[in-house]
Amino acid sequence: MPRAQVTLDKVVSLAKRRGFVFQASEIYGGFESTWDYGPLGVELKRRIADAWWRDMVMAREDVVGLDSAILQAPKVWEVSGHATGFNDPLVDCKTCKGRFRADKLAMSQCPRKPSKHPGEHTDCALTAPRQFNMMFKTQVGPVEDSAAVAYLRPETAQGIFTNFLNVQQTMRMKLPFGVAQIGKSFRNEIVTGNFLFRTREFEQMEMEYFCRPEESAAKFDYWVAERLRWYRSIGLREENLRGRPYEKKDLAHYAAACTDIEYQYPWGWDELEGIANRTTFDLARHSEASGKKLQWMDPDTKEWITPHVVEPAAGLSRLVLVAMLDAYDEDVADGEPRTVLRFHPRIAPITLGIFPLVKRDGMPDKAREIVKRYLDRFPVFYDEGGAIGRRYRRQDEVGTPFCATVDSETMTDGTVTIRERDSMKQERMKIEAIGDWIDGRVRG
RNA sequence: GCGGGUGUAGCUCAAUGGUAGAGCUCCAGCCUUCCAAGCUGGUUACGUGGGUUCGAUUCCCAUCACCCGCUCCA
Repeated sequence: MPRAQVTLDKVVSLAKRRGFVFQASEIYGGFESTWDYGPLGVELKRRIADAWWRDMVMAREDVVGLDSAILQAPKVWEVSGHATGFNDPLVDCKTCKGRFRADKLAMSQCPRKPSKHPGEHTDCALTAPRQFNMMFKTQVGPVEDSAAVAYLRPETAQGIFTNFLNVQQTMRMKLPFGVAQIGKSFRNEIVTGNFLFRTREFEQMEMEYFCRPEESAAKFDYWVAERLRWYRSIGLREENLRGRPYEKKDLAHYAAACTDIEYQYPWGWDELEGIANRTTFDLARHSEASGKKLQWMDPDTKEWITPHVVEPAAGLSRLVLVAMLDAYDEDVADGEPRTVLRFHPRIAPITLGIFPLVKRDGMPDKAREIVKRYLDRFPVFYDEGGAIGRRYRRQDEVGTPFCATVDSETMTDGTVTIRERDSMKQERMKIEAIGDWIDGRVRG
């Protein structure tokens, strides 16, 4: 049977209904582009982030972690280019619907009069020039003056560059090595939308991989392949993923190469992660501006090297959306339609549902014993409400891969049935065998 | 920022110038020994603020939010 058509509406509705994502400030009518993660959503997000951290940091000797401040010295953003790079005042026209740079108005074409000479905006009703800067501005300390201005970080990466020497020296890192970070970033986007896809407050998982200039091209290729492999390892469907290399002309000024990992969203292919070879751009700029030598000395040649940086930068909030979209399915089971989230067991918010078949003969107590036994090992959920079939379907809808049911046999021989979400097949096993069996399925 | 659309219960929808119904869900109880069965009872809504009106969920205005398109995207 082909997979059901997934629409954003269906996923938004399910996310709300089952406690994954709520609109923020909902009781006050909401607040644009802000979302709160509910009990199952936060669990999903944490498990995705944990999977990334485990594979990116814990399972590698060449990558270490960092958690830098959201507020940084304003100088950081001047040097990175974020404060000045996109700070042009713009004017809008209410008549011709155009938007122009205020300083280039004399050279810009009015859309209503394309044949006329540039710069003629005689019929235009122009607004006052407005600053468009992507960074959220705030102030440090109680006194409002320009010296106290600070910005919320628009990316986590700069905190890694400014700590290059701290991390390299304290951990005695040798090239090539990476520094990984998960955290919130803030961009004052002109246009937000598509649920969690583009929001002003969002969470990133970024890693800066420092390497010798001559090996950066190979490392870049490696990370593109590795990141695609990782997305498949958390269960995303092959056919919904692709790498899209940038054309040379589309590259940002600091990048030698860039490939987006794209996902096939309901609205089409769009970005999930960007992998860029930033070369020496960031370290060189910060070196120059700070006067600190952000370099590494090759112990063999005694030469100072400014490393190149390969950056796989993923959107965690975006990946929560992708995980739900990719897992969403509807099918017909035993004549009844069901909605099912086919999460990989590694990221499912609940790993094991535990039910007594009926509410008597000691089955609820026995089921509670199983809950206690596995509570610390993986997320479990106890349910005794309604018929057993209904409880299975409830867990299908939130993506729980396995359910254990206590029946009369359990009371005599200590076995339960384990029901698998996707196949709906059951097998019997000893209560004490559940943990290892599930661990095997989570890894496999 | 511009244009269009939408806003009623947890979800999906309906009706109405005289303060709102349904299905599903949810909660309690009965029943129930493996896939949303049934029965009984119950909770929950007109996004917000103004205006018109004797009376507004309904008409008007504003605002907020979401969706689609445009615009923007170091």
